[in-house]
Amino acid sequence: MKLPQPLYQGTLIRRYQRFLADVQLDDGTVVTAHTPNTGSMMGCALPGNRVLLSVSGNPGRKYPHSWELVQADGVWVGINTMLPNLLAREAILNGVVAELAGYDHIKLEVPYGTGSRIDLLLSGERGLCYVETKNVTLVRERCALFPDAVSTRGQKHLRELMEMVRQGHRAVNLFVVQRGDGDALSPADAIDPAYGALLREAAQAGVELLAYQASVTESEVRLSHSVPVLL
DNA sequence: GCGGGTATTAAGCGTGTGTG
DNA sequence: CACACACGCTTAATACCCGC
Repeated sequence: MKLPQPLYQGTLIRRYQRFLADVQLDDGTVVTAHTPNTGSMMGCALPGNRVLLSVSGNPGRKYPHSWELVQADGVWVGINTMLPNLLAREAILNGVVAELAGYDHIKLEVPYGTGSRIDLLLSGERGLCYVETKNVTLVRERCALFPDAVSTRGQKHLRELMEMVRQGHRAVNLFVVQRGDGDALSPADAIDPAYGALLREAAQAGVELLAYQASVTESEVRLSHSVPVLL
């Protein structure tokens, strides 16, 4: 997916209130930008990091700037949590995700379970395939880690995926690594051991675990290739 | 019965999307 | 076209429990 253009480069001053960040643009002006990521963004929200902001044309927005990318460990990292769903759909349609090829329809944000919504629902002669996407921004020693904070919500999603398997459907947890330097993905047991345990349980129960690495540049983010999930 | 500590629950942030 | 809600985590507030 092409990123909105133009992007404005600057330096992160601070992130706060989980939706907001103050950034000093390279022309010296300081702006408050919307942060489309509710996660902890461990290692990606350090003051002094280089960031790229887009500007929305929506006149109703309080803060027109949106934080899109951050430079961490020498690579660009996509922090927009709305992107993984779209990246996944684009990659599936383009045949990049071999495991999810062969379906006729892709729908986004379909209600299911108890008050939840599945990120992608694939349907066709193969039946139904429930795909939950997870945005991954944390990489250590070339291994992508998820989650980067304790998350009960992620556990809920895993339980619901397991339920879909019980009902006879395919269920997939797709980790979207929005940076180019992760060679594999593992649950971050040091951060949330309960999630890691449940992830292994889900895999045993038949929930398919996929991880795809994105190539992230200043103009485009797209899924490029599969990386192994190490449990 | 009271105080202190822990555990659970709820509010809230700004935007995008869906609904009325 | 206006409104309500989901997103997912942080922080605060409330409820609860235990010991004294």
